[in-house]
Amino acid sequence: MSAAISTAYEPREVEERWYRTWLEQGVFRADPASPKPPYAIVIPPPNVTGILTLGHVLNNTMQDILARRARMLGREVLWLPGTDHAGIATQTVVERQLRKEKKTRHDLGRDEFVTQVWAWKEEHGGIIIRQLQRLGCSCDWSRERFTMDPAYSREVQSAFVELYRCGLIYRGKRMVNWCPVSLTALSDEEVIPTPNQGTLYVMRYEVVEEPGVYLAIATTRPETLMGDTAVAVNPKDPRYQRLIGRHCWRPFPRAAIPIIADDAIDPEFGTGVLKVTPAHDPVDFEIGQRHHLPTLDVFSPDATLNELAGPDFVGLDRFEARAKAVERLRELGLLVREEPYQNTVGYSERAGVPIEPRLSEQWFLRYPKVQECLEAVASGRIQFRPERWTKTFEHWIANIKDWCISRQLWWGHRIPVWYHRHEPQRLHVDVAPPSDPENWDQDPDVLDTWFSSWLWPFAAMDDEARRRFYPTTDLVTGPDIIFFWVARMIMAGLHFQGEIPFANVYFTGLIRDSQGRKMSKSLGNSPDPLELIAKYGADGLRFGLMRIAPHGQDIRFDEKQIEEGRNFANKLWNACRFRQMQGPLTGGFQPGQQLSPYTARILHQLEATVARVNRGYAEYLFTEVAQSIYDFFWSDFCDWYLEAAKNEINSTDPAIRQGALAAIDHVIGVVLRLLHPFMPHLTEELWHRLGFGTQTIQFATLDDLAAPMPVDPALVRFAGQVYDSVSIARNLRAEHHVPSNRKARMILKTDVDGDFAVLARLLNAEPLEVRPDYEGEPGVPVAITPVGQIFLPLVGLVDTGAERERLGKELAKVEAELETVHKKLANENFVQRAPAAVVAEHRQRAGAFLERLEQLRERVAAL
RNA sequence: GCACGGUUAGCUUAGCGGUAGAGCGACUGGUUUACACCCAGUAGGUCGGGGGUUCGAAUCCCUCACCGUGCACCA
Repeated sequence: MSAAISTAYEPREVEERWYRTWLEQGVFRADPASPKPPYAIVIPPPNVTGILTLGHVLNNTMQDILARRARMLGREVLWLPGTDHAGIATQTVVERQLRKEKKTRHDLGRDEFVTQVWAWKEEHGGIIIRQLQRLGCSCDWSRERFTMDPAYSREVQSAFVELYRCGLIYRGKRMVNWCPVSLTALSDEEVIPTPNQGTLYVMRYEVVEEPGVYLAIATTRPETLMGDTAVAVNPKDPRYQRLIGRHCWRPFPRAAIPIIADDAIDPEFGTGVLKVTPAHDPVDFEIGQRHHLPTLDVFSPDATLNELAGPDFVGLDRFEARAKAVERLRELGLLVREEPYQNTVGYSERAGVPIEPRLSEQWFLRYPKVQECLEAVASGRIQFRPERWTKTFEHWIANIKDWCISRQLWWGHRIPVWYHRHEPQRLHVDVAPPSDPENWDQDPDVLDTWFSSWLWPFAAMDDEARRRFYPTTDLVTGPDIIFFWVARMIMAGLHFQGEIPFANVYFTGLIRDSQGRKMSKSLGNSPDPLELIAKYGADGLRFGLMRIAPHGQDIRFDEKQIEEGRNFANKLWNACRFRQMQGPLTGGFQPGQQLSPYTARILHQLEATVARVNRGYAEYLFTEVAQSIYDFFWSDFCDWYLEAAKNEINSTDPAIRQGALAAIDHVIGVVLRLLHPFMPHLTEELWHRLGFGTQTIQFATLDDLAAPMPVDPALVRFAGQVYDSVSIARNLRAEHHVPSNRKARMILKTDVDGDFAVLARLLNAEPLEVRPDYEGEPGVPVAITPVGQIFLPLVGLVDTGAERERLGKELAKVEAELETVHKKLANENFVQRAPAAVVAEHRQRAGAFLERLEQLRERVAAL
């Protein structure tokens, strides 16, 4: 027998010890040479600047469950980990640090700045990797990748070159989303539309040809009026038709600008007149293109106004300029009115400020394999879970626009394009720099971080792994990056590998706080997972979270639920501790072993649980799996079976004792294996302590989970009747204030021929007299149960009135239930149309109710 | 405006066509030799409103309301 187990489970030491052991033994390593069928999953690489959030805990726990389950099912598992260089996020972190020293990245220069980011990454990056390890993640850390590793960078650059050569990547001057804080272009996906309470200003421009006649124009952005190069109306708008082709005065800088007609103008909105600022609004830009209007960019890259805005505005921030423009309009008598106005403004995802539409030269990608990508998901070759996300996905694909992939940052993959110094038309586009670098300038921009992430499922693998493990099996991620990442990975996989990158995508829910709000740094409502691990253990956190993470549904987080996970770990610990106190494992049932009804029942319930668990895994219903095991183990096994089995365990007959212990061993052995993916450390510890094996439980087979011997349904039924009777009679005791620990004399009147020692034990009845002919005595409380009438004779505590009342209440209840069933059976439609089995079940119930009713009436009469 | 989710006991939720179930919380009783991170018991629900289909609806259909998410519009 191994060392004694302490009374409360203390996870910390166990978890750290086992994780260390697993690493030492290399059990997470994927062997491409293995003959086992492969299973692969790539981690959604967290930002290298990141620290673990509950969201990470949720999706990495799910991945770990899938990986560990696959190992137990005999697959060669590759769970490939890594981190993402996270262009803007990481650059911002280091710039913030520089700001404390009153420096900007320009003070350092590009090379020095990038060196500093690398230094920062070496020192602080990858914290999240250690945190994932603390959570128990079984990644193959020997293959950890970073998206800026040299090998990975080469993949990114050759992807660019290849797409450029296919003609899918092009450079163009376009209206892009510009972040005035990060000073870079952003993709549409990085812009968050945010409701904004602003003001709609109505101003008026005087018509040049008709002094004294004014056009009223509504705008939310008066600070851009200096860039107006036209005013537009709808050609069908009768109010303004006669003015089309004339001009009006832009007040400052004062200039005559044409009044044009364009279908894009909605006559219903505002005054039906639009000021056209082609340099600062995408719609205006298009109008400008159509009408060949000049483009007047009055903003600097940081969204302060430039000299074109006029001397009064130069250098002002866009919001200061807005106030000043309004003031100026008012002075000039050109401001008609202001009204509060709610609109939606695009904010930069990273910097949190309104983006500025800006005309600039950028690199764009026309997505490859769009149709194939759509079909892969629509056909189910890639299966989304929950399936409803396919619709969201299809909608995005249908409206797909070219992807702006260049970023004006320093941290990232430099665009592999060189411009010839003397022949501006000549480009060198290649992974390798030109052989005469002195004649070339490399494009200063870097690629969007997602342009590297979209290659992750294959680019993170070496050739050998790729041959063996690509395409991968499952992907677990959040639906918030379905466009950023999932859709693009499918296209990249199809284009570069000719094969989908994964077969299943599981979209997790979002974790919210107890008030349903998103977790966010600013609200301070995101608990630190490491503190939760310290308090409840990694296994407790994992299990608690899994039990409340419904299928792709948002999760309301409450620490209580993690506490329950910890409690369950403790329950498992103590049940095993109890078993260990009974001596070493039995090694299974003896040939010809007689099963008690209770043992038959628990084996039967275990089988049902295994079936539920298998079904749950097949459908990725993690909550269902966790809940099934929880219910079975805590309720069926601990509360009922172990208590009932104590009679057998304490039996003087070694065969009886042996039988119960064999059943316990079987149940615990199965439960530990079923539970291992959820609670890896604890199950491993108990597996070894109890002596189920000397090898890690991670590779324990799942082939022998079935009941080791056939089970007689009659025994199962009898045990169920005893348990039901126990509940009813315990209630009787409680109602009569007999403390549960007090041994009480009880009388069982029954025709059933059976052993009632377990009934006596569970009722704490001592003695339990079995008297088939007992007729009761006036005032003796009684419970009508499936195995007979149970009397509770109370010395000196007989209150006939109270007992009559209690029985009366129960009588009423049973009568009501009987009536419901009778009504149904009296309905000819029901009897004829309902399935025969349902009708039969109702008849049976009616019979049972009737019998109980008669017994109750008899008891009332006897009072 | 369009689409997709959600609305079940005080809280978190399961059930998705045949007697509404769990955990937490509340209340009562318990030092029953595995566990107080526990055990036993009790109370608490017209399953968001309305309509329909069906012998039968929390469950299917329609409709409304509210909450959430995505997309579009946003002068």
